[in-house]
Amino acid sequence: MPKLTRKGAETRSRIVAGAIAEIGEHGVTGMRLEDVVLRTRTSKGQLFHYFPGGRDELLFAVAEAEAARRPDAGGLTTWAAWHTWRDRVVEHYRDRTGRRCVLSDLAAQGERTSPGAQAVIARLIALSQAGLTDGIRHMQATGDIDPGLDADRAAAGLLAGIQGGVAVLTATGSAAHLEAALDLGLTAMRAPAPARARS
Amino acid sequence: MPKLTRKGAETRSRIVAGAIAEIGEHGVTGMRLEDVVLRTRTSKGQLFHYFPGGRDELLFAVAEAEAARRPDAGGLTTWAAWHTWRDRVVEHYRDRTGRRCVLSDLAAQGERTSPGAQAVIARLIALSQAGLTDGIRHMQATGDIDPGLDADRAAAGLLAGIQGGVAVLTATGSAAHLEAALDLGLTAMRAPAPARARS
DNA sequence: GAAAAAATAGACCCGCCAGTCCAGAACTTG
DNA sequence: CAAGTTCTGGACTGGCGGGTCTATTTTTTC
Repeated sequence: MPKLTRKGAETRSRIVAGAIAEIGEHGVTGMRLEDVVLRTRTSKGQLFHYFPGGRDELLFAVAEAEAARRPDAGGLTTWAAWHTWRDRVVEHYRDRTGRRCVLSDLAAQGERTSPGAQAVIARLIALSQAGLTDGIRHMQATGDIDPGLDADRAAAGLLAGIQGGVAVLTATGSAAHLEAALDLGLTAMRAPAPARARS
Repeated sequence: MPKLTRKGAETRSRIVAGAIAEIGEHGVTGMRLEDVVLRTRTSKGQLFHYFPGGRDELLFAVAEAEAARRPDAGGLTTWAAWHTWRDRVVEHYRDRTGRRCVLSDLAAQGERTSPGAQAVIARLIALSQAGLTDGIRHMQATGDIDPGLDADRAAAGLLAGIQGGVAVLTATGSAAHLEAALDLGLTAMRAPAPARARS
């Protein structure tokens, strides 16, 4: 792995940005390296210079960059914060022709990806989820949420809802499912007793 | 479109079954027509004979067949029914090396697919959702669920959770998110007031 | 300012796989 | 059984796009 000069680093991030844009327009499957190269006025040589692992490595870089850009799930310490967060998530994906959740796409891609890829995906999921879990725990400490609720589990359910909602959104163009999932999750969090089902 | 003889119809459905199996093992993206042909001891000629639209047409046939096979969401008129349904959904996807949700995959595929494909996907979603909505309405009539809850919305949220949960499951192998999403949804349905957020 | 390292360029290769084509076998029908 | 229709087989193609290779230019470093 060669050292990166300032110029190199800039080119590298330009490529990532271009890839994000391409994915936004054509989806993960539809993204072609050639187009990324064209759009960023770089070359195949550069792309493979900065991402020796090729397509997959670029994809992971994209996923990481996107995860960082996702509406911040920090400071979810009041119901008001949760609701503005909800609105921002919806807004983040809706209306944007071309804003897509790379994580969703990657996840749905399934096992096609290499074994190491699964680890990366799992890490991204955990990352996205951590902020939610923290928020729930905090609200439990302040008594706003029933302490009987399993914070990790609730956060996981919320995340699943987002993933599915975004998938439906990209497939059909309607954000209704995303909103519904979010609201359903928030309603559950407000409920007094989790009423643990079984298993 | 030529007429189908009994033999022809049988071959056709054999191909669909083979495609489902292949998708189960390798995902939608990983399914190759060649493998389907090999597995079903048919030939490219037959495949394109029965599915002139090629890959896409086959995929839609698969999605329709799978939708019919999904755990029946009928008769969800008691909490007990809901919970066994929950368990069956989880069981349906977990542990099965190779049971995958074609709908999830297709949905996540996004706009790559043709415009007509979106209509098919939307229809499949509505189909999967209808049983849930009916169940909720019924429970509202019997007073088991707060009538203030928007049945359609709740069903949509539930479905989104399933989609996302299955996506995470196929990506990481863990059914935790699927279970969590389902439980979160059921908890919300049990809650007294929907506490309609806004927007 | 010379050697080393990194950045850039783009032509080329090659495997993959959806889709084509045509020849022939097996039904169906009158 | 003969003509028409449907079914079957599998070789072949076409292009798409990921990945390789090497040559040239620019930047760093001493």
